[in-house]
Amino acid sequence: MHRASTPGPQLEDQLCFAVYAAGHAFNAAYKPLLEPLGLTYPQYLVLMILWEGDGLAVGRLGNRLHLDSGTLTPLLKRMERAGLVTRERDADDERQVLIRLTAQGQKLRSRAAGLRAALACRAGETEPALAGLRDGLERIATRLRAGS
Amino acid sequence: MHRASTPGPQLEDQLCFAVYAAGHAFNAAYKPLLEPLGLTYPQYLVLMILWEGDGLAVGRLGNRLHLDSGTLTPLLKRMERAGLVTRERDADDERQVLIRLTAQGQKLRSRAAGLRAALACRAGETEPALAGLRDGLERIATRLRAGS
DNA sequence: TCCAACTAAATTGCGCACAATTCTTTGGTG
DNA sequence: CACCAAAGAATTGTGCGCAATTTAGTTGGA
Repeated sequence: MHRASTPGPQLEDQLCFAVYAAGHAFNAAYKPLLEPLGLTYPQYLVLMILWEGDGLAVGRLGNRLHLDSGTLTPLLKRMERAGLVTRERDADDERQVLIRLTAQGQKLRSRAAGLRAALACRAGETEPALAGLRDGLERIATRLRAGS
Repeated sequence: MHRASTPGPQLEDQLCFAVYAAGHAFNAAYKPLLEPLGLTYPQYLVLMILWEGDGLAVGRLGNRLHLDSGTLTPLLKRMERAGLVTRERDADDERQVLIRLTAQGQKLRSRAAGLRAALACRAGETEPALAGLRDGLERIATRLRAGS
């Protein structure tokens, strides 16, 4: 095998790769917990927003999640087919489509209640450390988005 | 709109969402920088490994990136079609496929040299802060992977 | 009133990402 | 040697994620 001039592992030193890999790790960790609920992780995120208060337009959901309609429309259609949400045009502004929870979507809330704690436990770290990581990532993400 | 019992934003408090959103933000920030090179971010990660020393099997790349052959095989075929790498069966073990850089793949290295610095600048934060975030994420990712 | 900008969602096309399966090769065992 | 379990990559099918375009609805101004 050919050895290049650079010495050690450069890849693992980069924050962007750590974020990339941690994202996959979270996804994989959530998967077996969400599977019994019939949810994917992005679908779970949508529900977390709707549980705070539903009747949101697709665009509002997109603002919260930083996703566009190209991602959300098919995802919400799958959730509609699964009986978790309804999608109806806003009577006051027919351009918008309002997303509402069904009874079944509401019911999932209690079933998903323990998820956050289960993952936090598996992740280890103290609560302040987690908060520090989160704040740092948020600051960086905001700057990255602003710069483009 | 229906207001639920929970008060404020819960979603944005969670580390897993911060990681998820930061991953997208990094991807979006890299995109315009990688586009002139004809690369996607995962392809760039593959090149970073190969630049350290090429002639790796698909599985070795997968171990570094935490990706499986289902993701890497088509990705590497696209890179092969783009003339960046070659894919040949290992003569000593025909089960393995060795990935090597072409001259063109080697040449991209210098063109991508400034990328890391450009992004680090855009992200802000001090060098120790970035290292702290990276280490925290790596620890958590390792624990999440171990727990499953 | 009419029309041109604007907004919101949906659609199309492409590239990850992963589970599950298949195919080939390898290496050990009787 | 014949057999078989294990390893490595490729394939199939599903679901994100985003750029670019399309379609439909709204708004403000000539």
